[in-house]
Amino acid sequence: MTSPRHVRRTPAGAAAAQAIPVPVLRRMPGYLQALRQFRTEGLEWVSCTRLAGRLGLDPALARKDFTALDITGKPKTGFPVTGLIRAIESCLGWDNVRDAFLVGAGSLGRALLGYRGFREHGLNIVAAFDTDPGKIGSSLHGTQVLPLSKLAGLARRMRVAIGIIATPAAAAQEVADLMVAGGLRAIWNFAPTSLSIPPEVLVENEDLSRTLAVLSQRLQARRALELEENG
Amino acid sequence: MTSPRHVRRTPAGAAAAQAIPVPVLRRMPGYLQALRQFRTEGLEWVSCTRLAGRLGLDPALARKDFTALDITGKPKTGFPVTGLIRAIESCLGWDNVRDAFLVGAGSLGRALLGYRGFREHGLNIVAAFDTDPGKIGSSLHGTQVLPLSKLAGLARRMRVAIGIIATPAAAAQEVADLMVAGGLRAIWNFAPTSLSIPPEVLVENEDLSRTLAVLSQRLQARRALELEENG
DNA sequence: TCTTAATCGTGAAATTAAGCACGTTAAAAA
DNA sequence: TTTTTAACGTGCTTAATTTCACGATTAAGA
Ligand SMILES: NC(=O)c1ccc[n+]([C@@H]2O[C@H](COP(=O)([O-])OP(=O)(O)OC[C@H]3O[C@@H](n4cnc5c(N)ncnc54)[C@H](O)[C@@H]3O)[C@@H](O)[C@H]2O)c1
Ligand SMILES: NC(=O)c1ccc[n+]([C@@H]2O[C@H](COP(=O)([O-])OP(=O)(O)OC[C@H]3O[C@@H](n4cnc5c(N)ncnc54)[C@H](O)[C@@H]3O)[C@@H](O)[C@H]2O)c1
Repeated sequence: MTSPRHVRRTPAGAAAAQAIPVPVLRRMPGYLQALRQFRTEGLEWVSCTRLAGRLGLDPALARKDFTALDITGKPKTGFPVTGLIRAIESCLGWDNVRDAFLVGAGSLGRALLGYRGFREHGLNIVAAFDTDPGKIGSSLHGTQVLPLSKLAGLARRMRVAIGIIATPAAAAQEVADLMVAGGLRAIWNFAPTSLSIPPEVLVENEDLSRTLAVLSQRLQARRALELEENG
Repeated sequence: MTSPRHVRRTPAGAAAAQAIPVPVLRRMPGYLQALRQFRTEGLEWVSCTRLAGRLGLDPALARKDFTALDITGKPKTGFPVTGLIRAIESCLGWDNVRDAFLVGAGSLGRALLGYRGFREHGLNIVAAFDTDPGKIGSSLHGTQVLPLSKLAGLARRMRVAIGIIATPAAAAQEVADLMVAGGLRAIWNFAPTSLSIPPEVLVENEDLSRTLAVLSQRLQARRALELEENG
């Protein structure tokens, strides 16, 4: 009934279709956040005009982004808030919880372990690993810290698919190798270093310095401009 | 002698030239990381071929990115490692230390306060702010935690330009407003919410869920593909 | 000195992403 | 019931980004 010759990208759709572009995926959490806010405000339907407006995006962009989802809007009305939330969650795989291992129980690792927001993103950290004997055996936010040597074995036994690296950069490659050996399928790397990983394992680098680079360069550029203009 | 009619983007250059594109800026920290590694390996010169190779990028892209810098390479030899490091740092403003305020001394805030890597990025967190009476007055990694009410005044007095938000999303807008009131020029926002900020203040959102969205959707898509193929 | 080979800088081509415009549709108003 | 209006879906246009290609340059080796 809806979108007849429209190519589906959802898991249900056959033949891989087309990969959803990275920029589209990166906007999805923003939509989700705004939609949840609208929902708490009691809104049941929302237009792309309003949704995109809140996020400072072009309405047409939102509409285009949503063609990657299994949902269509209604003219004059827009999209059902709850339905759109569900569609985005389903697209991202956030409707099912997936277990993850975290390596590096330092200050960043502890923050990640204690972060409750990951539940809403389908991520459940089930164990932490470290090499520091002082940390092994302790429990952080209810999660056990285990010796790194147990990682590969446990990963296979527990069929864990996601690994999070929060060790110093110098240790990251070694940890990544263990993760690959343990059969993990995806690595979320917080260490500021580029990893060598076989192509069958997905890697995403969360490098804070990338954002900082944009911020500080722009700030510096503005300063230079002001100095030039005013004096 | 070098690059005669080449338009400069450095602060020294007149008339604003052209803004360096965001994708270029976001690659800079990666180059920097690889270059530092090369330097510790004793390398004095490096070609774009080798540098980009380590990062999985196209050599031509690196060359083009470096046109934003105040440096030129030599045929057959490449770029001087140290010179290129300095040129990138100067471009990003990482050669000067800038003071910053952090708001929200929770688990993420504490991790950021303790992170020594920011020194290399020209960022020096000089004070933390919170509303929790239990945290105010304490000291984290040598940084005082002050009441939020002091932020605006202190920011003006100390001429701090950068603010970091590490509070819950619900408090982020309020904190951002105080930062604007205090005359901060740039905000680095770790709360997963979009802020309303006047255009003269720069904002960069560090939303971890964006990276996670890419990772988990790709993982899910692979799973679906495998299920289809194998059984 | 002359040749070879690696790399640079850059314009042109290709690819990808974003924005626009318009015909269509459904709700609400006349 | 008819008209008006807001918003959808989508093909087309424009802009941004990346890749390709090649002449120019310089170091090293014959
Ligand atoms: N803390 C931050 O705010 C922050 C910000 C940006 C990036 N990072 C990056 O995140 C990573 C962790 O930072 P951190 O501040 O938590 O550091 P940290 O020193 O507090 O923690 C690192 C942890 O890793 C453990 N470790 C070291 N080698 C290991 C190994 N081979 N296997 C397993 N565990 C090992 C250490 O025992 C320690 O517990 C670093 O790469 C850092 O650059 C941190
Ligand atoms: N912890 C993580 O790993 C993580 C990961 C991703 C995103 N984040 C985001 O970072 C932010 C902080 O996360 P967290 O885990 O540190 O939370 P947290 O609850 O540990 O810390 C929040 C801190 O902010 C303070 N605070 C609350 N309201 C305030 C206000 N109005 N003004 C000043 N301070 C205020 C609290 O007292 C507390 O100290 C959140 O927005 C969270 O969504 C955290």
